[in-house]
Amino acid sequence: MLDIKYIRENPDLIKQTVTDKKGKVNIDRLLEVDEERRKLRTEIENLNQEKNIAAKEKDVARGKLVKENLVSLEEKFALLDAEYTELMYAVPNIPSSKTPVGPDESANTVISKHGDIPKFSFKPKEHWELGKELGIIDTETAAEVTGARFAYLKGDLALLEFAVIQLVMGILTNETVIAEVAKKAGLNVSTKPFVPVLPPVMIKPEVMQRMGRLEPKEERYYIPSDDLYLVGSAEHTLGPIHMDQTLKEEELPIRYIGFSTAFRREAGSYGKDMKGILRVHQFDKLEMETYTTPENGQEEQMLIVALQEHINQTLALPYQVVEISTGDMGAPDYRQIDVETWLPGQDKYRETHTSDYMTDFQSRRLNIKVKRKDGKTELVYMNDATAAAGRTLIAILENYQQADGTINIPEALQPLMFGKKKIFKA
RNA sequence: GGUGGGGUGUCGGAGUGGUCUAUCGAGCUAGUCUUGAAAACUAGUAGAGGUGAUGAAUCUCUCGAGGGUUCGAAUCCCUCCCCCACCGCCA
Repeated sequence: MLDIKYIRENPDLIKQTVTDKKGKVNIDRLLEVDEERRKLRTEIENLNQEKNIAAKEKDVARGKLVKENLVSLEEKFALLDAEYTELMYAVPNIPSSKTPVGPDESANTVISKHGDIPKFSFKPKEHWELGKELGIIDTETAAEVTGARFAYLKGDLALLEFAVIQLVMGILTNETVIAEVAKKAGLNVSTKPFVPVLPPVMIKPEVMQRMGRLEPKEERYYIPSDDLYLVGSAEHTLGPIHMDQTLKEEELPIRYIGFSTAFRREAGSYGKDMKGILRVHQFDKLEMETYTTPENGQEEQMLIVALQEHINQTLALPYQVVEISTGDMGAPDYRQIDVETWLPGQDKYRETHTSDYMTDFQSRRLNIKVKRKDGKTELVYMNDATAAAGRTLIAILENYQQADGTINIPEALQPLMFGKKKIFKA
């Protein structure tokens, strides 16, 4: 949610933002509602004052009269307030000056490319072919047991997932590594390590709303018996850890690395990426979530991207870093940067990591503040980003495949795979 | 799931319809005293919002959340959330 004062003062900028981000909210109507709402509020407050005075003086007759007037005004206000809230929630965050303006992913720009695209003496296979042949991805059985877009990950692939998690946890909880990565990226940021978290995977609707991630609802799994949503990312329950809190400046940055299963209905992507595990209803993900002072928010995102790159470099996976355009980015994002990893089977780069810099857009609704050293309180700035996910496994399978159908295990993962160097057919 | 107790400011904790503009204590900040500190004393010590110039001033709202009763609610009623204890069931 943006600051209404800021919207009032910069209506043209906000209207442009809505257009660029393909939002649907009517800003003129919002401003109109805002003004009416404030007028009405003043009237109500004046009556309240009168009511308080009457109560103090035990003037029952006058109190009764004031109350009658209040009732109809309050009804009017409730209607207006509901519309105001709905409109405010629909206004997207303003994009950064670095964000390309465009309708969709075609407007995204490549910031940099790293690693050599591997050359194969044979036609590289897609992950779902490899997974099936090696008996480590079983979507057929999952379809019978659960449905489409679910999978069993078996054998060495299951071990590989745990190895990736351990590797990434090791990187993000190691202050020395963070310091090295920051230095290499030319960043002067805190080297504070990430705190590992296993968060809940269910969340109350109102908290999801405050995260700005409830919409579109069709994308969320919902459990009516308990009025809970399943998270689409660990972000959803990591972000609210500090809701309604005022943090001390000395505590910042606060950095969490959360592991959770992510649940997505994938509404509107029927028929897209149907094979294998690229786009599934359920997958596991490591997610970074950080809170900083306003002035450190952008550098924090740069550190996060540098760490994502470091993870890909450690796994020797070729990738490109992409600046996401207004039409392709999330509504709460000020700036979104993706890391796309090369998938030889598909012969293209695919998104494996995303990094969302939200400024104070989420913290305003979540009411997370920082008390500065000068005594002032202000909203914290928030970042969240992928550290590793099911798609990391896909990238490893496709990039490390061999002519004989086996998969070499990346060196960094071998110790975490109990010394295994290869995935053979089960 | 059942029964009982509870949720009040930074913390502890009082308050069962109007004197609550929330008692008291601790903490914190500043000052007095002191070579310095402690103690003691004095003062201050929440957030959000409206009008207004982002000033002065002033008003409203907030005692877990939301509704209700009442001229008037921290206090009474309803629903929900959370915490604690015990019982039941269960990995």
